[in-house]
Amino acid sequence: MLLTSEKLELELKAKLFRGFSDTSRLSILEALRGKPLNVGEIVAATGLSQSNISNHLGCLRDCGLVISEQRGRYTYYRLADDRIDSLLRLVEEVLADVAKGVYQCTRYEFPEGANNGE
Amino acid sequence: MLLTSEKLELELKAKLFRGFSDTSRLSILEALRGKPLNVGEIVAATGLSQSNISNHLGCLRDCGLVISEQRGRYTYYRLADDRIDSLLRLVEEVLADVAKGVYQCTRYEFPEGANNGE
DNA sequence: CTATTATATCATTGAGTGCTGATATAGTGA
DNA sequence: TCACTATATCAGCACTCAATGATATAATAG
Repeated sequence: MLLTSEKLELELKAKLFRGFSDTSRLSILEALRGKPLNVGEIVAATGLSQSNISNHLGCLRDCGLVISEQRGRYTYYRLADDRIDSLLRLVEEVLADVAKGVYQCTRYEFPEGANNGE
Repeated sequence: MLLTSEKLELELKAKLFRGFSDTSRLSILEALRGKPLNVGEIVAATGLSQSNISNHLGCLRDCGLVISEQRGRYTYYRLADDRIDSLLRLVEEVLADVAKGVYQCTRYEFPEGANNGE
């Protein structure tokens, strides 16, 4: 039904979206929308554990969504592309309209109290 | 670290992205970019099984990404919002630049032969 | 060199979730 | 009504993957 090249692009697209589809990664990306941060600053901004952050950053970097830069013993991360910010903004717009539906979607519930660093 | 309302919006955003983060759902959405289709047509277009399609359609509908409309014994589905098309297009653009990185990201591999209706 | 701080890696565990096959529901025509 | 087609639902399995805690690496300070 799908040619191989189309199937490949589909997988790439899904993979890219998957980078955004987790609250931890999303909060990392949100934190980086302002300015580049090092890992410690991201930990402080999100309240997630260091190893968790580091794992997600590894994925985000591999997937090309963020870029890392060593400065002394700190590693600074920033969004890899301005359009990532556009993408997040566009989703916020769409969300404003479909929020009710998304909120009522009980198919894939978020676990109670997960990702809760407060 | 995050206020409750911010945390909620984060979860909604992640949930919305998750709608796009699966090759099956993505190929359904791609199929619907052209024109509204009924379930049988979507099955033909994607090569996925009927029950699989139906499950994903249920999720996409609950999440507000598609809208369903009964016509006789057929159920037609269409994209819920023009910006969903914009979103997909924007991702294609970003993908063109970061594709290499995404392709090389081996952290979350797609299973061999999965979603392979050909 | 040694201690300390910053970040990365890895194994494990447990929850999430995509797929299938069987079955149920519902609309249509004879 | 009965047969047929279109779609939805559900249980179960297999696989994915996020989180943790322990450990490793690396940079700097003293």
